[in-house]
Amino acid sequence: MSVRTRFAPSPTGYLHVGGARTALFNFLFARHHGGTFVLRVEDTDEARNTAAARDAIFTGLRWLGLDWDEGPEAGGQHGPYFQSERQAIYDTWFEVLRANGRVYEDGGAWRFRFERKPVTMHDLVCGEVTINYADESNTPDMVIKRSDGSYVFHFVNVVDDLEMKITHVIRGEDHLMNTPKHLQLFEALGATPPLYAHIPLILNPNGSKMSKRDEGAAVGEYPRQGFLPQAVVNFLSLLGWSSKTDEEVFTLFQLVERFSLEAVNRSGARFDAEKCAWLNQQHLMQLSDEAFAEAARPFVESAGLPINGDFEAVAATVKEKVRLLQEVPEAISFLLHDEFAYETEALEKVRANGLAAGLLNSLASAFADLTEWSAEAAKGAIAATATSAGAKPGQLMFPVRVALSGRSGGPDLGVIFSLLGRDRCIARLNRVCEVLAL
RNA sequence: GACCCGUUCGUCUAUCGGUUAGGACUCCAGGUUUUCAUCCUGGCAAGAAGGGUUCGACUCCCUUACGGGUCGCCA
Repeated sequence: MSVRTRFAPSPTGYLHVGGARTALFNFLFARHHGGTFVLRVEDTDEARNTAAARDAIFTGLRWLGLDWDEGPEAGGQHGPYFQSERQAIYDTWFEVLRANGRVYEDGGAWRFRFERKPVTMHDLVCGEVTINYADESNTPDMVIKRSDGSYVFHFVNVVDDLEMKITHVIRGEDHLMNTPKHLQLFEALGATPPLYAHIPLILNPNGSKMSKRDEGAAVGEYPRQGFLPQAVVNFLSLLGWSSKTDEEVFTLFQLVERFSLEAVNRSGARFDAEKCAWLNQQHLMQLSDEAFAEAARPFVESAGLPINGDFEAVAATVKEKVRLLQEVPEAISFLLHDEFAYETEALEKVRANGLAAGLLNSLASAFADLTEWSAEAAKGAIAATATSAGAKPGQLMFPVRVALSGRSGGPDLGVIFSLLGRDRCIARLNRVCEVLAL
């Protein structure tokens, strides 16, 4: 029997990280087993559904690379994949329950009559859990069909999992208490239930449940901040799952190879933005210069900076120096145009180092006297200027960096020399001397 | 409140009865880079508490505490 998993969001809000991780685990499990990943839209709550939310979910999943094999826009043999279009199917199954006396009317709605007995589930993550339905006060018969004729989540969810031949239901732990209800429904419908795996919830840094409003919750925010989808996927995979090795930087493909439900743990995981950013840097570094430049381009453009023919080389100078793509514009602006401000702290450090600061003027002359301009030649000039004044070359590097970029950190100095060219380097040395009133 | 699930460094985690309890993020200190980042080395830092079971418990059992989830004509 081939594995079939599904992600079944309700389009009542944007895609959040909890949902994204649920989708990811379903995707990974299906792919790992050569199975099918189904997307089903649970839009039975007419009042809260929106087209914008639906689109945001599709966009978010695609951005993450979690392409579905069956579902909206992908088609499949088990459609339609919007529950709002499956009324006739639900009616048919509802009749089965009614014929068997498993439902009764209550205030215009229909309730499912639970069997009053203990129900045991064998969860792939949580193990064996038993809920005693003999205790009626704790488990009242549930409404499965509203008085307006529409069906409720529990019923449509079960019918669809059955109809769509879902073999493994991987969902958030907030559904654990729903599972015995669903098991009862499957039994009443005369069907074999799928296997269940309830994964731990994602928590805020303070340990509370992460909800849609919380920082970092909206998947749509990640591309805006300059996260790579593979980094977000990687980070999400590490929340509640581990490869059981010392490695933790993985591509989606590597995750597919390694993923297993046995390695999913049972306790909630807090969201750590620092580690997410670090992983992003790791994935950024694995990009080719060309891919990095393309990924960074929109950020630089929207910052209003001029993009010239050298852009790929310019962008590449900070490939290993930023954690988020949104940091790129600020990091390379001094290479793209001549107006830049000096970091106060950096400037003061230069000023404090009187000896080195004093050499900036003579370095400008040395640059001008070079017969040929190259990174090596420029470094040679720095060394010569420094040693002739009894200083170490290294002492001059920092002041030069500040003079050329205005900042204390940034691209390799040699690369800056090449990219800027002799004239601009000299101009900037002169300018910093004026600023320092030398 | 009832019913469930959980609890290892600040955070993510490894450990499936015997380990100096390992790795990663963060932070700190060195080194490499005549600069920045990368990178390398080292350091700080953990089994919620109390009972059992056992020759031996982070690991199994019980209790307590704490955290989370669920109790809708939401999903």
